[in-house]
Amino acid sequence: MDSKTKYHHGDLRKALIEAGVSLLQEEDASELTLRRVAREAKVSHMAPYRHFADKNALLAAIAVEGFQILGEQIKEEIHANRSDPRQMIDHVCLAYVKFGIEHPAHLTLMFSGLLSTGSSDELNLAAQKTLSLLKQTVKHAQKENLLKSVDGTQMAKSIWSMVHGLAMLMKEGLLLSEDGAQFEPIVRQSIDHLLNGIKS
Amino acid sequence: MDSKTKYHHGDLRKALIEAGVSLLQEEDASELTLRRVAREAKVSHMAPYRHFADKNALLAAIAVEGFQILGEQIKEEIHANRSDPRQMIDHVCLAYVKFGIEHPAHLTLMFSGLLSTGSSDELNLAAQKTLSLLKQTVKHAQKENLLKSVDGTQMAKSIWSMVHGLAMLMKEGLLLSEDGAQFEPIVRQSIDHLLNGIKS
DNA sequence: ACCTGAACACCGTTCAAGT
DNA sequence: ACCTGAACACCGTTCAAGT
Repeated sequence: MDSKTKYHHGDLRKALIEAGVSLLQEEDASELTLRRVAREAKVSHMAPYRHFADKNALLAAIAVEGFQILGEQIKEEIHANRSDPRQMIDHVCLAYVKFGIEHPAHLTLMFSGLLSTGSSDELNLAAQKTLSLLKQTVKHAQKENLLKSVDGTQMAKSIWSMVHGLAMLMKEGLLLSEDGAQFEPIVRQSIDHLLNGIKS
Repeated sequence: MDSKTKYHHGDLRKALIEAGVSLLQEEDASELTLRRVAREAKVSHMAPYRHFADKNALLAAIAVEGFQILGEQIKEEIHANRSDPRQMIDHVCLAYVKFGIEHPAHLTLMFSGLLSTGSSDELNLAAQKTLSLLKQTVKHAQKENLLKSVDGTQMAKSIWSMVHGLAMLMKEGLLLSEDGAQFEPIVRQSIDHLLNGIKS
């Protein structure tokens, strides 16, 4: 249809990202191979280089997509819970953990060192944008007098660390000892502990 | 000297683990190659197979070493703070985060999916042993009436998630915005928030 | 412009030998 | 027992062509 479809694809870039994610869902990250991604997208093993500088650039693109997806989910919860700052915090945190469970490959890539080594400005920007939504949530709760009015930055770091730890450990299946266990109660209780304290 | 040193090494297994860790300190995990490890240990590229079934087994051995080191550090803090359960929690958590900062390669490997995929019984056992020390710390604090007496398992999960998130994000350099920033105050404050609450 | 195929240096792993 | 070297199928990446 499209004149861009003269060759195999209209949007090979997107197809390659999807193929990469699809491979990561089935196998270990060490199994993800640029050549296999190309095969999965029915394209020669050199075609990806038209869209990505190297293998790392493809991985970074997947990570960027992850931050975008996570950002969307968080935004939804922010808007859906404007009236209740406590519920807003709960649902934003639940969305973060849920994202990790539903997109483990993305989460792994998002925090696998590609960030700190600063391989891509686009990745750093995407990360920063998404994480600022967490800060925004904390600020909103402070404005509504839900949280103590001191040290908002530190509070955001504590909440982020808590929810990030929950997401990482959940993703690895290390927090759900029983088989039918759900993640929501553990997350809710952890947030509750963080807000109300667990000291006697 | 030793009759075992007839060939190149008295303890090639240990030398290979050290070589692997050394490579991981300098470069990305994707750069770690069984052949390079062998080269680093001044040994042919096939020698490692006498000690490890495959590349994954070497990585698992490094992860096991990580759990052992972390376990030692936590044990030290448990014993050094027997008299004050609150200080015990603080110092155990600080030790966890400090471990991640000092041994980022180990931490990455320890929670990189080798666990849940259950590649090695030895690894699972090492992880379980180390993590039981965290539970032990929480139980001790409960016995001393520092923590609420309900739901000790959930409390342990919350504390573990918090400290694990701190360690992972610290390791990635995502929590220390300023250059000269120290990790201790952030960890102490986060633990304080978790114990005392951050609700107004 | 976008895709392909041959080529190069490298990898993990197997196999058959060497001491 | 422990180590080595050749060999195989695979990788990431470069280069020179094809349409």
